[in-house]
Amino acid sequence: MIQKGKKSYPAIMHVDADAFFASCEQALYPEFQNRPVIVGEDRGIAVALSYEAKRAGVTRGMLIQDVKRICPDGIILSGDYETYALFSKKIFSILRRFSNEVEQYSIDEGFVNITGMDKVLNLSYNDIGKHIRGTILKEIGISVSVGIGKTKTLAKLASYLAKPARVVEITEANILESLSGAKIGNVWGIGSSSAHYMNQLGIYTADALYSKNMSFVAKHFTKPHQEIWHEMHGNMVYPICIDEKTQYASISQTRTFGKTFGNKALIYQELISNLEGACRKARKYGLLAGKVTIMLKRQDFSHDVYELRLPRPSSFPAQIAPLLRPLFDGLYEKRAPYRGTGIILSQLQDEKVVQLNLLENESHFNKLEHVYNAVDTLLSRYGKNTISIASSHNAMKKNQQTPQRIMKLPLLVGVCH
DNA sequence: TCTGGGGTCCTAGGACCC
DNA sequence: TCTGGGGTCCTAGGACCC
Repeated sequence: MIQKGKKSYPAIMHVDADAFFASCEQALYPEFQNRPVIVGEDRGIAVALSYEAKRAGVTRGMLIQDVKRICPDGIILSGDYETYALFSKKIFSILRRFSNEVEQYSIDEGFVNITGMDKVLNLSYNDIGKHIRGTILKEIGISVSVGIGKTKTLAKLASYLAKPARVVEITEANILESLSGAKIGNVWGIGSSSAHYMNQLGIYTADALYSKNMSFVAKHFTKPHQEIWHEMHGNMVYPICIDEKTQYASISQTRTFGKTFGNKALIYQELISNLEGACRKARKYGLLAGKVTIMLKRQDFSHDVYELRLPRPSSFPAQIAPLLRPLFDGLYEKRAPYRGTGIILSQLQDEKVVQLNLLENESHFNKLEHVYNAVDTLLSRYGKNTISIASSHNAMKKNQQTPQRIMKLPLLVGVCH
């Protein structure tokens, strides 16, 4: 049926939780409210901060030891990510009450297409934002910031301007004024490198980019920044993606030592320890890697990488490690010392699909599978540090409170060497 | 924001082929 | 063996995000 009266403008809403992890802790433990809460003890750095902690001078990424010095009365917590995921679920179930078109962009951010809801609810978009913000705050105790605009880019910029705890709508009428409040590097998709480039073109704030004409944009920018310019002008380039992400494209585990050193054997053990962690996650999701990348982080914060295509997809460290060794040797000699290592598994495939193609060597595969099923059971029962293949069982364990027995599996050692 | 960890996507350029 | 031109595939690495 055709509605009479004014037409609805397209409207995208971006909902962004304020200091999400810290807010979850404060919602869960009322005694933490109005106090500086810092999440990240498990990682050694401040991952999330309550506004009280920010006010005390703590910044994101700050080392926990510095946090303790700067903010002695801060409540420092390890991340409880399962609980945060539950809060996240609740936020998104509230959003889905208002619209079918909800994109879960990250654990604490979502886009909602609210086009036409102004007519249905007889409320302005701004009031709808306030209503949703109030609903989330009332039902689960989490404060969110809400941005509204014609595209995802504008909505995201609006929620940035709305932080903390407000609702901002960018309209045709206020767009220049709104965009002048954001530095160019705060635009979604423009990082420090592009911000630097744009500064050299005389573009310092978001409204300056908006004001450039299309021929300027075509001349100086490549596709991603041209798309941002179009989005700023209200032309939707990035659609709302309501499909749930089901599979990983890559799984990685990286770790920094804390200080640099050049002990080759220890660094190799660290690398293999990362391999075990990444493989374990892959097995948990029923995935096999077609490609493995090893990464050595150097002192100057650059890194050396080397990719290896596996002869057959695998998620078993005992199968992969022997192939990695010569690559590591070749890579290592070049530019030690290093400050960390990493493993990236990619070209991930469903293990059920792959197994059908592995009939030639089924018995070996099955043997390894049985072994690692047992490994995974032990790991989930007794904790991460209880078992490892021989090459990594001396690797440094971070935050290891109590000495743990390392169980060596003779079979794995045998396969590996 | 001088640097922790886990991700995704894009692109320039080399290898290879016709 | 050299020379054009053009297409595709792949890799290394950059850039960006939370």
